[in-house]
Amino acid sequence: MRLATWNVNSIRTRLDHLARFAAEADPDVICLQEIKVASASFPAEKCRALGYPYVAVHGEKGYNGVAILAKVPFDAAASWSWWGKDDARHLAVHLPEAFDLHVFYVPSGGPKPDTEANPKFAHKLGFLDEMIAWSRDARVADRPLAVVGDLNVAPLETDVWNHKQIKRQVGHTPTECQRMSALREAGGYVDVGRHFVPPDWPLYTWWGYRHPQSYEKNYGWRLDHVWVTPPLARRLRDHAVHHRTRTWARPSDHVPVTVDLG
DNA sequence: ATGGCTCTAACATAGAGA
Repeated sequence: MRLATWNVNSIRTRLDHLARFAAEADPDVICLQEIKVASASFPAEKCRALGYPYVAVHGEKGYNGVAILAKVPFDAAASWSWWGKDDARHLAVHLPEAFDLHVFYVPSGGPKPDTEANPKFAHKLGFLDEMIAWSRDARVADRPLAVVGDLNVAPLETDVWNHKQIKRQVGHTPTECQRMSALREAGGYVDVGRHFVPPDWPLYTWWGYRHPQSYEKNYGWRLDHVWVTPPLARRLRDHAVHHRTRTWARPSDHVPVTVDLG
């Protein structure tokens, strides 16, 4: 089966891109982040028309929001509050191929990596700490499970285009990178991107809008991740970053990542 | 030090992204 994750930055603006990506990559399951729409207004019928009859949505008007589209039925869609906030940043389902799938949209963290001056950074660190505690306390490492989505941290030096410059910026600071290591250890997760691409190779999934021609200059960051526990890692077959979507007209700043499981 | 640019809500700009 092929699993995809994509921060689309508004599902309504990106429906044509979703259709093209679905046709070209043909994933069995697509996890979306930043749908920016309330659950009741999610274009579920249009997604069904693309070949994904099974749709789960945790949306919110204007901000955040996650969704799962699947060709096969799943059970027990669930989501819960993280760091005491009702943001729509998490959604979980159980897939018939016998693993739990958790989609996350981790808070971006605001402009300054300072928990005193910037409450959004405190929110981000608190959110990551809860993911660490949950991964440990729920003993996720003992069963087949995937954590995917926009984790909003580029954990390795080769996950950003200029480590020396970016290590002072939110998304790549030492404290965030340390939490990503702690999270990986807490769940025993395999970082699938780095399972297939050696850690000394650059690997990016996001090119910002604000820098002119950031994609053409390859000013990228790896913010989008697929992590799997050891019982599921045995099934890993392939991985791809679909960077061409960033060249399409009016693109999301993030590109899709797909993982193939045997 | 600030703003690049894009999107939403809702009508002119302000907030959020990272």
